Amino acid sequence: MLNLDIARIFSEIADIFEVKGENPFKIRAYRKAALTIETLTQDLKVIAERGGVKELKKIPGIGEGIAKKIVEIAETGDCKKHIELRREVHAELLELLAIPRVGPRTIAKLHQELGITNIENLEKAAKSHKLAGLPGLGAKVEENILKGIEQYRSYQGRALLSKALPYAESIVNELKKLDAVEQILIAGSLRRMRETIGDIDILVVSKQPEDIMDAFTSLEDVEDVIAKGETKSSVIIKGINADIRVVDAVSFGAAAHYFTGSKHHNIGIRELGMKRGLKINEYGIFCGDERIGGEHEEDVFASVGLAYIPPELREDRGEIEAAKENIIPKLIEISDLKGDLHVHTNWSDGKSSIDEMAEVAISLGYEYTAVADHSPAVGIAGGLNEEKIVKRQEEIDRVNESFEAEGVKFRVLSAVEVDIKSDFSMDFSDEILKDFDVVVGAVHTKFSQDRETMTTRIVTAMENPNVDIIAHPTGRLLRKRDPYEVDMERLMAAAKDTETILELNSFPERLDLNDIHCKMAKDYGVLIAISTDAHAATQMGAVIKYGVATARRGWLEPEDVVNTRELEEVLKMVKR
DNA sequence: GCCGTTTTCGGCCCGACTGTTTTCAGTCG
Repeated sequence: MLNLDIARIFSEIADIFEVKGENPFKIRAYRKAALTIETLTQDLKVIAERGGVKELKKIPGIGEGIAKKIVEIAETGDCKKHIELRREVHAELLELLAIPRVGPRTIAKLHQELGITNIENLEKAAKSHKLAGLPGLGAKVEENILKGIEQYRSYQGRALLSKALPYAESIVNELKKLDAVEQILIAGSLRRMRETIGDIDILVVSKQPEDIMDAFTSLEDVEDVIAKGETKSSVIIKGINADIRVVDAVSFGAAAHYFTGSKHHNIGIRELGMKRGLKINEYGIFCGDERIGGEHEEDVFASVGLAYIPPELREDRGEIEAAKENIIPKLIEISDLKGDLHVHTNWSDGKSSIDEMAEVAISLGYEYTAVADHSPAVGIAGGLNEEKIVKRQEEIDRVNESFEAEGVKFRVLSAVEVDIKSDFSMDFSDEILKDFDVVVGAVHTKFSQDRETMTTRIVTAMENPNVDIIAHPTGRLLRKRDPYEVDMERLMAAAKDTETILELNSFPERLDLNDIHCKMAKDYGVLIAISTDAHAATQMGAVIKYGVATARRGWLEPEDVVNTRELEEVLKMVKR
């Protein structure tokens, strides 16, 4: 039973309560517990077995009731309450919650009045105008439900950060042309740099909000206008929801904080405000009727006695407590990086030569880059063989000598991305591996091995004294391929024991390790390499921001990351 | 269901927009 499975049970309980119209605060409690569990860096089952209810209750947001259920789930695989609720409300009905602008109250009403149980049912009823006429429902609602169903089908789930960010930037660039725009900020999950994005949020300071609303809702790529008010509008643009909000300059900080979220972070901050007799909303910080701040985002934190919290940390994962104690980490920045320890060249499946990769690395201010071409097992990648290794080494030497002759402080490291085969062996012998500067081990085949086997496979690689880094440790491709089954706790413990570095692969569809696992690595004292896995020179600079953002979301500081070090130190940290 | 430098009971973030309504519920973030 994984944390994610336990979280899913509580999340579903919350969904069912929602449809049943339970006390909203109880629903919130279950949702918060689910979120906390999802992002926990320790194994909940282990905590439950070790310390029971008493130990579980120490986790914020988990009290007596949920702790008891966790123990029950750890022991039996589910809890009675959940099974009972599932009998009352069918899972299919809960899927309707995912339809935009259809909420739990509407679903409950339609279920009770018309016996609607799934999307097909709902669509049919709306098309034959069975909804209009029910209390509180009219023709417009029918129309909106059909639109919502269409949107749900055409655009399921969330967009990749790397897809949504350029859209948001182009909206900002378009709106910046207006004189009425004084300030403009991309907020929401984009500002927090979440790996996937539900919608684009933009905040504008202007004295002429109507002009902004008009311009926004008539942008070239707008496909549908969901709402258009005096200070807030919502559209569908290239299949993604985009919201805009206009405030006065005096409210900019408070609005930026509010609009950046996350929702649970905001609730946490506003609750702190309440305890101090303050009201915090998007217009400012108020003591009674008197505004005491809100022009700058810092005001919000200061008003409740907190240090500034960077957007990437605002997920209600302990950042408020850390800010209280003034121990917010000094997060890593792109400028801290001194090299890239995993790139490919045209000696395997890369598009660029060693020279070109080096030139770009130098332009990024790096002092080294490790060319880690594939080993032969990854057939389609045209991997290295023994003959190519020798020739490639000659070229690496030639390039390094020319840098030395020109007095350029840069070195190309000879590396390999060696396949960790399904029988636990490495794709190159130790005899060959020992001669590389850096060895990056990676799983590329047989993703379906069971958890125990896959974990042992990777741990065996870590135990090999020649293997320095494990690339993309979970193998996931966002929205395409689930991570393979692996016991992350065992992986972390083994990485610590064997002094193996774990990679944070910066490719936006990988971001692997993810933010939570990065934090876990930090807790275990395991070093991270933020690498690009660039297959062309241009990719190196383009994707690194996603890797660094994920590292920041994982609370990483420069010292947690191996490639913030000078070359000499890195060479000492790899095993040889 | 959670939580406690006002509380172990009585609170629980806050506001915009829409649609169906004459004052508000539902949805969203």
